[in-house]
Amino acid sequence: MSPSGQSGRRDPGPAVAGVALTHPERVYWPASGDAGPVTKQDLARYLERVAPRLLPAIAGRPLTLLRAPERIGGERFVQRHAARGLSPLVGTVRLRGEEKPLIQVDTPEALVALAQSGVLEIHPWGARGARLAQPDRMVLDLDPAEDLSFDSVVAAALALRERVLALGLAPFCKTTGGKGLHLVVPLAPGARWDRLHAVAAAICEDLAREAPQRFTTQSALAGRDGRIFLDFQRNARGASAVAPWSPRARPGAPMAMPLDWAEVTEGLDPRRFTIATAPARLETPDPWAGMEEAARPLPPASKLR
DNA sequence: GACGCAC
DNA sequence: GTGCGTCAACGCACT
DNA sequence: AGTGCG
Ligand SMILES: [Mn+2]
Ligand SMILES: [Mn+2]
Repeated sequence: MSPSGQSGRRDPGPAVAGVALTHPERVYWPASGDAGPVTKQDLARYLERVAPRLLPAIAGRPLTLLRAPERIGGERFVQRHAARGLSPLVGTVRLRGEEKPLIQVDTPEALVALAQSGVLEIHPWGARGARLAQPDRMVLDLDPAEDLSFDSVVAAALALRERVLALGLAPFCKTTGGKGLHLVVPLAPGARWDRLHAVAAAICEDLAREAPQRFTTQSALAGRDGRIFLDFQRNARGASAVAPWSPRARPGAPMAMPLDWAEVTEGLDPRRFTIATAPARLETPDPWAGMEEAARPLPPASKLR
């Protein structure tokens, strides 16, 4: 018998961070291998817990969301605009050149509201706050062909790291929750999208030119077999890359984990970072804690090959 | 998942 | 009150 | 203009 007596109002489920969840036992990620199932309530609690590290990476940024309200194997779609139906806890931002307001999330409550809406991945833009027209991050995305070892991705990340350092920039590394790695480079205010795109292209094309048997910068799947695709196309207005601490809508509930460069070595296994295991890392220092202070201006074109 | 509308 | 249809993105490379 | 990609 419902406490609401004869009212036909639906029982509001348990709350996380004060936000009610319907169907809290909905299984978003079925059990897979070692990993147990992950329910909507599990996701909400995860997001609330990791908010201190997730929110700094997404606050003030327009977001592209991947939603799969049934489960990871069900219908999925991306959402960039704040349509009717998104919780009022979720923020919005109007941007010149955009017809409709974009999505922003700055609070733990809004994160829980995303879980309620079936948002399984969070992808922020590379610009934020008062300077939405200017990029403040470079992202270099390493996508290995099938059958390449993760050690080969590690080697590629270390090679790219050296080239980024040589330009006077400070790269950070994270797993993506998939088969690759991201280098994330904080940029000082004043960067431009066209310059950023050119610098990212130069870094990746330079490496691909020196070892064409190992790397490619072509997105076409043909020509990628046996190689690592160095994807610099995340560095454009409106493009996004998965947030650190974001879950991925893939079997096993993996997530994107920030790494210390000391961890980016042979034997690194990104599959060990999941919604279930990641919160333990909150007890250790944040390897990305120095990112804001590490922001540097893009190098002049004369420093590129 | 949320909403508007037909029934 | 219930059921059903509808909606929920886009930039870039390549051809 | 249409397709593939992320
Ligand atoms: Mn990737
Ligand atoms: Mn549905």
